[in-house]
Amino acid sequence: MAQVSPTFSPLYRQIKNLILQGLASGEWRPGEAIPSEAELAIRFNVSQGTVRKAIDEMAAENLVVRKQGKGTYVASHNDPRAFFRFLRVVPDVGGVAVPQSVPLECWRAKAGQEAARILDIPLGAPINIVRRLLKFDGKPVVLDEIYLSGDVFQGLTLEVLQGNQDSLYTLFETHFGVRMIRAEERIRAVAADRASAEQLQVDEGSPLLSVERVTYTYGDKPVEWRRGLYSTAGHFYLNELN
Amino acid sequence: MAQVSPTFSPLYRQIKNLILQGLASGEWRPGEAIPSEAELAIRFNVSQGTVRKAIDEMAAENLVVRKQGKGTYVASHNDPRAFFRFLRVVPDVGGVAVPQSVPLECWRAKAGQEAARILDIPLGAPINIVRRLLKFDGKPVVLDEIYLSGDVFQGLTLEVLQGNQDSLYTLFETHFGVRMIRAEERIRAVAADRASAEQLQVDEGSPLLSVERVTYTYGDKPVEWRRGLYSTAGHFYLNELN
DNA sequence: GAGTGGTCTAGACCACTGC
DNA sequence: CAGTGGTCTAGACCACTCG
Repeated sequence: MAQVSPTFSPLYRQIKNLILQGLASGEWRPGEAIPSEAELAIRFNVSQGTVRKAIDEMAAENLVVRKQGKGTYVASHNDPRAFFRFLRVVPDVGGVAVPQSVPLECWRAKAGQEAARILDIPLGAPINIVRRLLKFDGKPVVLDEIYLSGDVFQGLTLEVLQGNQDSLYTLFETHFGVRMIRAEERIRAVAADRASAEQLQVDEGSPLLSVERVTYTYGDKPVEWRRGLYSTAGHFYLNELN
Repeated sequence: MAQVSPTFSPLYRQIKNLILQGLASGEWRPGEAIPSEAELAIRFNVSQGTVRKAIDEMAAENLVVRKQGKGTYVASHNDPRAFFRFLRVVPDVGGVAVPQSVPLECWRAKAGQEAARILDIPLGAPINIVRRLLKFDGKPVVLDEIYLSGDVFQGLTLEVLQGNQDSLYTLFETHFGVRMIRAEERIRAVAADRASAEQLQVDEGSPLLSVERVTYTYGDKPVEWRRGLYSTAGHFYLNELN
């Protein structure tokens, strides 16, 4: 009999999903350790090897970080290795520079058609809009306009942003409990309009990168849509292809 | 059974390196199957699980493709899934379009300072230069200028390129035995010069993506340096961040 | 030393392919 | 059916961290 198995999922993947639920529900928070492999094996009544394979996959997806001799930790943007996980900007010369975020504006608005579609929220639902400048070595390089699901980011103000010394995603994680997992970027070349040119200190009409990013949290839920204008006079966008 | 190694790397990584040597030396060619896990375990005198972990890593790096019930195969660009593995261009509307490569020029030259540095060859060493247009749905989208290590790509001519119906990397693999493993792209925004604008059918001075790609073969040896000018009027560059 | 993740082994069984 | 990769288990030992 040619039997079609409709939903075959190996045990380790079921375990993985169980652990994922724990992450999504906040049972274990970013930066905290999850139970040891041995403990999870007992809890789920499987062998340690099976738990291990489940965690292997999650580590490969940057959901979790293993530390030998210590334990397995929920990945966090509040971690030197992940501070600028989604930022691909590199200076033409010199080593890795640490960018400085300068918040410009922050207000509350209602989702237009495009924002509603991309963030998967109702038309007219509340959103937060942030405009900020990213400086490298004192020079403006990226001008971001950021759209955030309003229900998730209640209480976000310019003062909060200005008081924040970490990366935006670190702030989102610590203040709003939203962890960004993955993102998609759509890159185009555009000409600088007058206002953007001024902010980025380039000539009006000069070519810029337009980087549209949609960022997802657990469950592939989109929570952020941002458009960045990148000045590539002294920097470039680096992408590794495997 | 397996004896402690002279190096500090775990056994499965040594096994991986041994298999990698087989790939680099051409013992197993792209598209061919490598020996079964059981056979490799016997050959290297380790357990099948150790071989398995070695191959796991290689599969994750796209060096090898597993096919259940059949075997493990050397990854190849001559494979529908890998035809456009390094191409990130997507049309604004419509599904995935298949690009058409139009070779424009192909000549032999001597490596200048920049080409020599990037391709890690002596100054003045022979190189091949290719210029070609990539069309989507009949419309020109990408204008490429490609620099190739001359010693590796001897015999590359415009006629060869024009007779090729596959992707460039497929051609490189089948005709020159060079398999591209990974690449780095540096993206900037630039203004179209007169000649490029004409080829891409855009206005002179309009913003384009400049995508510089260095492509590496086994042993992290750079063998290709190309600069593409992308028209993002009806297409964009898509990047997934994890 | 106790506890953690990391490696390695051996064996059983399952799922898929092709003859 | 034999042969392949895929899953799962159980146990041993190693490497690292911390008290």
